[in-house]
Amino acid sequence: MSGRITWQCACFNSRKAARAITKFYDDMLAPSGLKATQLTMLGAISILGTAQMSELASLVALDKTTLTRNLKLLQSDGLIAIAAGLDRRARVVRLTRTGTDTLERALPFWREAQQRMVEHLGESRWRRLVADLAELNAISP
Amino acid sequence: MSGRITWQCACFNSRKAARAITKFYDDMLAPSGLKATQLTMLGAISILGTAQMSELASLVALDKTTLTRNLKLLQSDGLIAIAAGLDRRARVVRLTRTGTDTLERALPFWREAQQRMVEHLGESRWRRLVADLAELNAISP
DNA sequence: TCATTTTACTTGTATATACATCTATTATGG
DNA sequence: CCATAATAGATGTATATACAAGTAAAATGA
Repeated sequence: MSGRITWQCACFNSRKAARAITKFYDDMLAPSGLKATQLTMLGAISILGTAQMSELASLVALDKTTLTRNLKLLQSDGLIAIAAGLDRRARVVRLTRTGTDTLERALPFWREAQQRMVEHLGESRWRRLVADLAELNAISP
Repeated sequence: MSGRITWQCACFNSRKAARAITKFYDDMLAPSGLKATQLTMLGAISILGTAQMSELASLVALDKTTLTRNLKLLQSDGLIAIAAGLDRRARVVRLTRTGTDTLERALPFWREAQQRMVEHLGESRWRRLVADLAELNAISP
């Protein structure tokens, strides 16, 4: 009976898939020196140009405290800069030159990974999957 | 351009979905005192009855070192017991009485969460999603 | 049988993640 | 204007996760 938990559980399956997919992207991105999570964050910051931390947290759907820690590491690596905003409570995040360059150099590896991922599933299944995952993000008790 | 990274990246999307789904299950399971990850592990151990750690790692697709740490916590909570196997290298894991009872008491909450999840997507989309996620587990560079 | 390899796990280290709580600052109602 | 509430982050703590390297025991081959 408890087999249902393991095999059909959405939580287990989604986490397991995320682990496998992350590993795949990490491997593919290795030559760039970035991990998939770092690339995601740099990409998000790049979209916003300069972002307040709360905006960024909302964009990537991470808890603000998680963001604080993750950004600190990117800052240590010299990939982003964190400055004070007009509002003295806020912090404004942006890519450094190094961050921009690193992101650019990593992009081809990401494209390759992404393409392989889509090919692996097929275009239509892929699009469906992304839509379904997006839909699940909306669930709450 | 880098927007594609964030919005279409399989890694970002799968991780984001896993976070949201995990939170949903954690909330639904809260009355049971178990987190979703704990329930998954107890469920997996329950399937195997008594399991060598390497078997368990393979079943849940976790790195063995991750398993070592996760199991240690369950052991501290008195939910599982870890004993020596015939082979003196191996460790054999099983549910304790407390673990079995806790798992049983948590099951209804899991069922409720799972049912809501399936209803949220619809039966057929749900089945497709699980199949697609399973397929992605097979990808490798 | 003994050196070598393989297997099974553990430890060191590092990142990812989030909840509860804290601090500092801005906004707001009276 | 001031007390209070709301906002923006940071910190303490804890789990999840995995790679590199270590230890111990079993298997294997000459």
